[in-house]
Amino acid sequence: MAKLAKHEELRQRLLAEMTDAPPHTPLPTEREIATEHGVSRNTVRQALDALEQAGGVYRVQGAGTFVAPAVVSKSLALTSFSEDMRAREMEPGARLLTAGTVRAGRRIGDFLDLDPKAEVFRIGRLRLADGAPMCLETVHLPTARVPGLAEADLDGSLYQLLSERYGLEIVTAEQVVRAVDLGETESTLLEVPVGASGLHVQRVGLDRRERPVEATTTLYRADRYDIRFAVRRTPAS
Amino acid sequence: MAKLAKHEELRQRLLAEMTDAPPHTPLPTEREIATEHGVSRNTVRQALDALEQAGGVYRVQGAGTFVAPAVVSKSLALTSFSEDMRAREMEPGARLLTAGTVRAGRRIGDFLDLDPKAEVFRIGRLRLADGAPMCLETVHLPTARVPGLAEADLDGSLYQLLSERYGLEIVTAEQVVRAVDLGETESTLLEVPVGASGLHVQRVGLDRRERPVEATTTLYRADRYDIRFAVRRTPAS
DNA sequence: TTGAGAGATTGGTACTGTCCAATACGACAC
DNA sequence: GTGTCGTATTGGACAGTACCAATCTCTCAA
Repeated sequence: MAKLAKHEELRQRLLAEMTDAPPHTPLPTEREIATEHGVSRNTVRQALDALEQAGGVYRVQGAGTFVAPAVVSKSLALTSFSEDMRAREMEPGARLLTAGTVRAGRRIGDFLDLDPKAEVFRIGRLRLADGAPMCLETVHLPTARVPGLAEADLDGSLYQLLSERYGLEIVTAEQVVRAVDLGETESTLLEVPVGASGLHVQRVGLDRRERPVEATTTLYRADRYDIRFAVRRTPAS
Repeated sequence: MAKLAKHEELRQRLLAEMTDAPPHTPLPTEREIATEHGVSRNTVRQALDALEQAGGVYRVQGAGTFVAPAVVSKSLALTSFSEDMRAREMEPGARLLTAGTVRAGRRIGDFLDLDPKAEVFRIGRLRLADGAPMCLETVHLPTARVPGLAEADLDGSLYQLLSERYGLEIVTAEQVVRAVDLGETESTLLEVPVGASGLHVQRVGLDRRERPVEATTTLYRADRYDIRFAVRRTPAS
């Protein structure tokens, strides 16, 4: 269907060839890959850049390019809850708790770049993994941008719904992660003892133009969830 | 001193010009930047790639390149505790708790790719920010790679010491973040009530060749610390 | 006033070619 | 053996060019 760019197709091909190679296995040289796949070396480098960014390979000048060992995690990607759970080999589910229109308020208004008195659509869901509670999720969307959402089916993937029905593509998200003590209501819903700790994630989803589209607060059970990601040294300043 | 690559120098120049521009301000076109700075468009794109990756700008085909609004956070970078605190405008400090050689054990051996019976140097420190406890940090280093570390001054930046004295450059790190309930000893040291929650970060530091160099467990006070980062949609598979 | 369409503008993709810098390796001297 | 020094190899950096695809803008007709 979608015509892929050469560097993207090459990236996928290289990734496929790598999957069952042991760590530190050298890839062919950039020049070899180029002639072998009939593309320019620039294109090869573009594909390798992406793989390196994703943590799939590492490069050493003068030595070569090698498949990276997976120590604990793949690089962090923006995923919906459903995708996230499936990646962890659990079956995602949802139970709708609340859905309706409310005032944005200071906090959410700030996140979504709206007036505190503006209306937002709020959806509260208990998310399940393999049938058991995993987290409490509260999504806030500007009412103006999602007319008629109240009538939609809110049991499935919200990201998919936003994309297909409203053309809202969330490309980037900014997240703040904290540890919190769970309150009474939260503990009950999550089926953990009162006073247990939880992982609190505040996320603002942004579209291609970095405009805020969605603000979500998620409260994960500490005993069932962790966040894994890789970080890199970045040049000073 | 260090001769910088053109794309890196350009990146810094563009970043400097952007700092006090309001969000969504358009940058000059790539072709303009190229002629203006006397470099090829390739080089400009390389510089912009880095800025985009860091969350400083966003690009829209057909429209232009714009400075990105800082919603909550800059992109996550690999930083030492000292750098991290200074970025948060707090004064970092440390109190040495324990330092010595121990057996690696299953867990640490696994992280550092060592035999469980191999020796590692372990450093336990209470880290302070503006004089008050911020986190408990336990660093594990393969003894074989850091001879004579016991005699070194462990009050300052460990990363700096590793780099300058042993040539160990930590370029990448993989992290796992969890929420935990603090135990008695931990609460006392961190000066918070027993049973309070904490943010638990397990990190494995890797060198340029993705070889594990350091394994660190950090336990942050939940009331003083959060983790902020940006995530992007990545192409499927 | 509004909508549709043509054309210019801007970032995205791709190729060719050239030189540099770090690394690896083998020859050689000791 | 052991270290040293050239040389080939490999990734990194740039320049220049050409064309494509998304977007914006301006014109013109209804």
